[in-house]
Amino acid sequence: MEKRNKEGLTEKQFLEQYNQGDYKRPSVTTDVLIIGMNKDYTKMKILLIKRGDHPFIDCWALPGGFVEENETAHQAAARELKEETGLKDVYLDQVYTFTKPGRDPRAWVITIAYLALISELQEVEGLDDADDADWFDLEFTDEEIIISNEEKEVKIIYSLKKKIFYNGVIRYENYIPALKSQDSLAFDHVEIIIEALKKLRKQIKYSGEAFCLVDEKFTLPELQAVYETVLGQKLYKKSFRDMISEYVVETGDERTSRTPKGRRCKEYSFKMEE
Amino acid sequence: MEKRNKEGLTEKQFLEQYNQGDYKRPSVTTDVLIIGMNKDYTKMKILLIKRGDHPFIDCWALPGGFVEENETAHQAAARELKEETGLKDVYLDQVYTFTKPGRDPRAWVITIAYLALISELQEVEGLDDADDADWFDLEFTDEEIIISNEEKEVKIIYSLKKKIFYNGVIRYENYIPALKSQDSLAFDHVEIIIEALKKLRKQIKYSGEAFCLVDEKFTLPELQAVYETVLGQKLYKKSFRDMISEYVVETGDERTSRTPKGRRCKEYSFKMEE
DNA sequence: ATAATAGTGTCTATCAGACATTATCTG
DNA sequence: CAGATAATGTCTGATAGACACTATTAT
Repeated sequence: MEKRNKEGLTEKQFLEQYNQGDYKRPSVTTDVLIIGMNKDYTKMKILLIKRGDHPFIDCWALPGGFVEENETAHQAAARELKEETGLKDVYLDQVYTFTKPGRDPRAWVITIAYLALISELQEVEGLDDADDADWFDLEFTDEEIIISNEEKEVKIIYSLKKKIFYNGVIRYENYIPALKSQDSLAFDHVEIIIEALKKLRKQIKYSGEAFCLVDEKFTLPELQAVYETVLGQKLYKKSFRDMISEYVVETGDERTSRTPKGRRCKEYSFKMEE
Repeated sequence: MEKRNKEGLTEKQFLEQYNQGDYKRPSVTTDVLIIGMNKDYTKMKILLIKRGDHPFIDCWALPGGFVEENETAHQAAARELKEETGLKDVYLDQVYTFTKPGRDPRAWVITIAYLALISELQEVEGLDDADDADWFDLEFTDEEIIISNEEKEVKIIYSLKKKIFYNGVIRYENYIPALKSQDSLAFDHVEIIIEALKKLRKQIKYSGEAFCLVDEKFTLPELQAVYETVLGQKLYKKSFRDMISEYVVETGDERTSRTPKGRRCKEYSFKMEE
C-alpha cells in the first residue's frame, strides 16, 4: 500500500506534477587550484588562465567551469583538470564552497573549489574563453601571497593580515588579502587559493599529499624539499626521515637529486601497505 | 581608458547585455547537522525533522532549506538553525557539498552541508513542511550508525562497511552505509551525517569543538565525557587533563558533575587567551 | 561504611627538535 | 682537494599511554 501525501497523491503522482517553482537558482561552477612543483622543488607552481572577456578581462583566474546536471562536482572538476592538463587519476579534493553574493558581477554564481596535486607540469595553452594559460610561481607566507610569471612579466601580490574571529567559543585566525600589485586575480580566486593552501598545509603532515607532488620514484632530499616548500619552513633532516620512514621503501637504485645542489643518493618509492 | 572585449564592449555594456543563458541551474540548499549532548553527556543528540510530503514522506531528515540570492550559504544555514532551535552565535561550520545526480528525485538539487554544535538542547516542534521535529540519540561506531528516539519508537540503523579508495597515490578509507532498519533517513542524509562526524572527530582533539558542547561552566569529568562520547573511545584521565589543562581555568566554584555517577568536583571555564 | 569518583604522581615509550659525526659525491 | 650534501647517531624535552595511590563524596 503506497503512501499518499496530504493532497492524496502517491509519490509517483507527486513527482509527475512537481515543478521546481520560481525559486531563483544560482549557476554552480567548480574552480580548480592545480598545484605542482618546479624542477628543483623549491617553488610551488599553479596553473592560471587569462580571461578573454568581461568581467575581469585580462585578469588571471583559476581554471573552472559549470557543473552539469548529469555529473558530480568532482567529475566536473576532473573534467576541467583533464581539459587543461590532459591529466587524470591524480589527487583531487574538495576544498570549500564559496557563496558570497556578488562574487560574480554577471549573475548569482556559487563555486565549489577543488585542489589538484600533480607530479609533473604539463604543457598548457589557452582554450575556449581563455586567451592564455600558464604556470605561475606561488609564494605563500604569513605576510603575503605572490603569484608570478617572469616570462609573461606578471606579478600579482596580495598582502595578508591575520584577523581573529569566533565560531561559537572557538577562536580562528584568518587571512584577509589586500591587493598590492597592478595585476590581480579574477573574482574571489585569491580566497580560494588561500583556503586550499591552508588545507594542504594542515593535511600534508598527516596525510600523504606530498607523495602526489613528487615523481613515482623520488629521493628523500626531494621529498623533504616538497614538504619544506609547501609548509614554508625548514625541517630537520633526521626528524623528517624518521617521520616518513614507514611510508617509503628503497627502489634499490641511486640517482642525483633534482634539488638545487643535489648529489647522488638513494631512490625511494611510496610504500603501498598490506 | 576602459578595456573593451572582442566585441568592443566595455565591462558596463557587457554586463548590461549579459544573460545567464540556458545552462541548466540546480537548486542549492543547506542541510544542517545539529549536534548536542544528552543530560549526562553519554550520548550525542541530533535534531531531525519528519517530512510531511513526498519524496521520503514520513522519513526523518536533517533540517535544511534553500539558499537565497542575497545571502551566503553560511547565513542560510544559520537562519535554518535559528528557525529550528532559536539559537544563534553557536558553532557552525561548512562540512562538504553533496552533488550526486539523482540525490533528490524531484529535481537537480545540490546541498552544502553544515555542522552546528550546541551546548543545550532546545525544545523543538514541527514547522513548515515538517510534520514533527525532535532530538534523536546518535551512536556511531566502525560497524554501524544508529539514530533512535524511544518515545517516538523510531530506530534507524545503517551498517557500515569500510571501503578503500585512492585519491592520486593517497589511500582513503570510507564508510559505505547500508540500511538495516524499517525506518530510514531521507535523501543522502546518512552520508552527510557520516561526513560531518568524521570531520568532528578529526578536529575535536586539536581544535576546541568540545567546548561548544558543554555549558559555559563545566567540570573536567563532563568535558572528558564529551570527548569520549564524540570519539567513541575511553581516554586516560591524567593524559586528558594534561592535554586540556592549558585551555581551561578554574571558576573557583564546585558542583556535582552531570556525568552518570558524578560527584562534587571543581568547576572550570574555557580560557580565553591573551 | 563502602564503593566509586576526583585528582595527582610517576614511569615508559615515542617522537620532534637540535646538534654532531662520518661518508660520499660534485666541481 | 675543498666544500658541500647524504645518511645516521645521540641527546633533550614534551607528551600520550598506562598504573597506582590518596582524598573525597554519594548512597
